Amino acid sequence: MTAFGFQPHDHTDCIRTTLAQADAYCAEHKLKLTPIRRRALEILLAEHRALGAYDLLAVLAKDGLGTAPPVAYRALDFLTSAGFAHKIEGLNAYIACAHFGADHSPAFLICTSCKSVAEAETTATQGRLGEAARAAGFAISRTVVEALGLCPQCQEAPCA
Amino acid sequence: MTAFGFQPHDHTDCIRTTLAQADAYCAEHKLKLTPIRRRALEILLAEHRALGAYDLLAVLAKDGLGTAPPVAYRALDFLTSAGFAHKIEGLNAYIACAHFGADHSPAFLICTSCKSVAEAETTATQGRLGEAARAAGFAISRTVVEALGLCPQCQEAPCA
DNA sequence: TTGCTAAATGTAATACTATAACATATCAAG
DNA sequence: CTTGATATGTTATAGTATTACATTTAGCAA
Ligand SMILES: [Zn+2]
Ligand SMILES: [Zn+2]
Ligand SMILES: [Zn+2]
Ligand SMILES: [Zn+2]
Repeated sequence: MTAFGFQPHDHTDCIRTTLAQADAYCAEHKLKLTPIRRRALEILLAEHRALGAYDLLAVLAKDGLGTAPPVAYRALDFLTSAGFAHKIEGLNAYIACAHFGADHSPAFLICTSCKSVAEAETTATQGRLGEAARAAGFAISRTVVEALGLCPQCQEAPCA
Repeated sequence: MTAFGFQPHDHTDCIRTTLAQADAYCAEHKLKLTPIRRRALEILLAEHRALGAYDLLAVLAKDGLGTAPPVAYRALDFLTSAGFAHKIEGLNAYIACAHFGADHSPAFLICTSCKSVAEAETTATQGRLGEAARAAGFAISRTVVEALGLCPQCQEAPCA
């Protein structure tokens, strides 16, 4: 339930260890973390912020890894299917997963001022949504839980 | 916390009373429920299902109320601002509010089989998301809470 | 090795969602 | 009536995502 991302941390390490975990996970599950996919994950990991598909594509293009939209969307499909990234529905944007490997129902805290995004872990069947679903006899398969607001830094900042 | 919408009910009445409530609310708050806006609300109310902006526009166009995208988006802006409708972020679609008048943080149960949508009331500061936000020092202004899954009917149906 | 198959990539075209910009019309004060 | 604010009409464009099909690559069996 910790919402990483608003606290400063060793981000270079953050990227490297996550990529290593992704390599290991793919080896174990017979998934192929191809150059395009790996680079896409690396790009997303470079910030605790959501990137649009076309933002991602622009970086991939600079690296000579492809220029047409499907290049980005295919990489994002792979990363989200594998659980390495999530889509932020409220922003039409994508972010690397901060709780790697766990089969989880992510919840996001999105700062509307500085655009940083923190991911908190929840479980689909807990909380208000789970209650409502049980009461209605609804079987949840996936949840979208996002909060828009101000992160701690931006609450203090006069205007920045 | 009841998730209306999966149960059968007198829908003609459902539409009529909600429109009357909207009329009253607008009169009281000096908002103008113009013909386009009122018809847009009526169209959304006609189903417990989310409609895309262009779906709405198609119906408005048939009624001679406008053909260009801004017509639909302006009506939707008004309806969502007034609290008469909500956007379902996960579907890029819009639905009439089922808990009229209340200043609430809606949560949606979306059936991926029959496309019906039920709205449950929650409050932004309760539940898992609220906990996570408090722990992170995050100030919530708006929440997006959506569950994808199967409604009671579609769980039973063999394949339909 | 060769040939087969499935997965991944390259590329063009198109569909879907949403907003910007500006002209015109309507309406409620003053 | 004049004026300013709100609402509408209309064109163009921006932003997001998928379809379709050709080509290449990787994995595997004969
Ligand atoms: Zn995650
Ligand atoms: Zn911030
Ligand atoms: Zn109804
Ligand atoms: Zn259903």
